[in-house]
Amino acid sequence: MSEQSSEMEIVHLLRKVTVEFGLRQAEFASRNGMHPTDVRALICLLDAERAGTDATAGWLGAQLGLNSAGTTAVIDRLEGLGHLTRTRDPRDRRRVLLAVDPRAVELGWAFFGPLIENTVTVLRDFDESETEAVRRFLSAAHQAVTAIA
Amino acid sequence: MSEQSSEMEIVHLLRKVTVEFGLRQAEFASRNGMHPTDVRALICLLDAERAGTDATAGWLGAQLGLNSAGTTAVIDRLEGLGHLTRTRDPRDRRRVLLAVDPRAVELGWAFFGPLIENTVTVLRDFDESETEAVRRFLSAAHQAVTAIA
DNA sequence: CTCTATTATCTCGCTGAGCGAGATAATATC
DNA sequence: GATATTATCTCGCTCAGCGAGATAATAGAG
Repeated sequence: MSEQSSEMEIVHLLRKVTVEFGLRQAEFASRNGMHPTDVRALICLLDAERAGTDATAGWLGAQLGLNSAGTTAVIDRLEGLGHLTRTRDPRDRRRVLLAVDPRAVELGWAFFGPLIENTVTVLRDFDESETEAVRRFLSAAHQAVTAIA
Repeated sequence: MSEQSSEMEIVHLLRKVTVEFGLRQAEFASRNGMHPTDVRALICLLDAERAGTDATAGWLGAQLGLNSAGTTAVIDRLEGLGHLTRTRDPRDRRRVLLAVDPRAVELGWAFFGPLIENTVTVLRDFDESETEAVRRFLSAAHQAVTAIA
């Protein structure tokens, strides 16, 4: 029963990280008067910003797996807290572009910063082939996890 | 702006995996008439079983970050779907022990099996030092993510 | 061995996240 | 210019999860 392949052990480890990370997200959310979905929304928006893609309401809803009504509600909440700004897209005035307020980013760093820095510090002690192995593994995992959709 | 350290790239990759995994969980949940929390509950219970620890209602609630009322509701739902069995602990009859039904495990494998097998397959091509690097990284990440609690 | 304190779970009533259906407004097509 | 399509929002509803408190079993003090 406790006979586990080394590979499965790693898969379980990865899953534990994802589960635990979800709990921290929820904690961060409730501490700042938000809900887990709101935090995930902010993460998606920051990813979009980093990637240079326009973040519209509909796009966000698709990312979060919400319908349009739910998406509007998330955006209303985040806008109400001042974490977000709505702007009508001048090129296509049906669309609403979303921009994260810098304060929201700071809030996130205050909570997740230590976690991120810890992780980065660990990686500094890895040699090139080791970081490369981690990157390869995570890329594969990411691909595997998106492939079922 | 697109100047990113190699370490941060890996952190973002890990985060993307966790976010994406959360979406798959939600998808699996709704496909089987459940909610994300129910799926997370099953995962926790299977972990407990694997570790050989008793899974009580209160323990589960703590794992999920729910209060007792919410915990009872989750258990009621899962029991109603036949994914779970309640048993009064004979040693301490205040406690309720939870056991996952084998059918629920099969259901999970049908959905997540391909994902897991893909990931395991990737790892088979890694040599010992590489798997060791992945394990070390994930352990560190797990520790970092639990440390903020 | 009873009385009280503690622990584990459950019940009740309520708030609000997210859904379905449909309204509104801007753009695209013919 | 009439119609179809796309993007977002509004309304009413369901149900997950919360707070407060009930219930039942165990532990401890006298």
